[in-house]
Amino acid sequence: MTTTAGDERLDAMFAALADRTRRDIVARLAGGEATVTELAAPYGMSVQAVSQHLRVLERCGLISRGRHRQTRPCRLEPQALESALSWIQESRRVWAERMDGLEAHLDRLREDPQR
Amino acid sequence: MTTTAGDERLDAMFAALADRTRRDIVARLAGGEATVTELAAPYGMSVQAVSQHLRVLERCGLISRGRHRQTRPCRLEPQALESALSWIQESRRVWAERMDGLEAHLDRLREDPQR
DNA sequence: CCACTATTCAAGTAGACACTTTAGCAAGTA
DNA sequence: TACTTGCTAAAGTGTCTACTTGAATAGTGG
Repeated sequence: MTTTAGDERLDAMFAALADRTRRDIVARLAGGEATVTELAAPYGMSVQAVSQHLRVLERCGLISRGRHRQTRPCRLEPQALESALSWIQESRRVWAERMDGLEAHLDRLREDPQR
Repeated sequence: MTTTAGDERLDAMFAALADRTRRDIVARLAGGEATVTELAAPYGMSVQAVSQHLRVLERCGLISRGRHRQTRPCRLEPQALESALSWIQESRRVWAERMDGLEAHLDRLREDPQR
């Protein structure tokens, strides 16, 4: 099996979401734009650390950043979440489909025990 | 902000999904149960490595394992995916809600430029 | 019993990651 | 001009992670 671009994208996406500070930042950005300093305020860590978290989020496409005066406002790019979402939904779909098949098979057995 | 149990659960879940081998294993298990050896076959890595991946998946509740002869068959527990799914959907919901609010606001501006 | 198969345990290693501190740069303010 | 603010770059540190190899455990079949 070869590595596809989608694999790397999902690697980065899920890895980004695996950190609670980054998830919290994403959740807050869902409510509106914010600057690095604003985002850093609630956490007991340096602004630089938050800046690094933002770089991770930007690298996987979850946020984008503009320029306004001396600030770099961050905004959420929610369509980036779709890749993660659809991976999960696809796995669920395959599983559900198989379960339907099994159930149908059991139903058939119930109605016609010969087979 | 304090650490909640949900945080740790999501940490583990997203971290588990951040590895393509583990995602591939999950996808394959969606199609049906499999043993460690069967799961390890396609990858260019030791069976022990795959066994460790399975331990990660088991720890975050994504798979469970039984016993059958000398094998430990793995099966997917798809309801574990719900926590990740609903976190993503919630972020999307908040964002969409805000966009609706903004749009309604702009509509109001368009109709009544005084405000 | 022995040999074989399936799996896990344990220890080691190279690299990634989440921070830190120090330093530097760009833009606004006095 | 100098000072401050907002942010990033770079380097260091402790911890985690994805593997490896070698050894141990446990069930199966001759």
